[in-house]
Amino acid sequence: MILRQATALVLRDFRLEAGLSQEQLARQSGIDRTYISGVERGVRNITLDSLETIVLALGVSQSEFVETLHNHLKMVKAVD
Amino acid sequence: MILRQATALVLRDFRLEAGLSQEQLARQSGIDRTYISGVERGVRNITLDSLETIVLALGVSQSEFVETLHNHLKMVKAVD
DNA sequence: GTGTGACTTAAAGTCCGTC
DNA sequence: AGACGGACTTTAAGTCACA
Repeated sequence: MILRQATALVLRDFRLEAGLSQEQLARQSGIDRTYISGVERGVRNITLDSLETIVLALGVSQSEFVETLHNHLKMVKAVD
Repeated sequence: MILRQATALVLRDFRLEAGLSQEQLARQSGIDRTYISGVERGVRNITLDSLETIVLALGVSQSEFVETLHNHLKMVKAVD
């Protein structure tokens, strides 16, 4: 599932860019650290609402997040 | 949940553009018609995997879908 | 500071139908 | 053709101990 994998990568990138640990993001989002870990590794099939919660906790606008996701998906497309 | 609502609108737009009924899309995607109905109305909190399945069944690339989603989210942002 | 397996309980997703 | 409901099955949400 490429959408899931792309989302995982983008979420991790934004988190690191924000200088946050999974633990800090967990506190700010109210979502368990181990769940965030699973999402970033692409092993959890997250819902849109949970995704939105995490994105907002990262201090990123939904628009910005989706734009970055789009850039990643374009690259994947260019590879195959 | 704005991500959910934006997704709902974009999905419906793409389906109508493709000239498909919810029932036809349900058959092509293997996802229940009542569920697709709920997603398009924004009352269902879909997972990324299911979303990907529906998008692909619409004959739309993930990249294109996410790009359109981004455009909708930008507009929402401009309004508030 | 993160990955992972195992677990419970909420909710995703299906299938039947009616309006 | 699509909204909506009820009962059902499967899986995501959410948490823990431990590596």
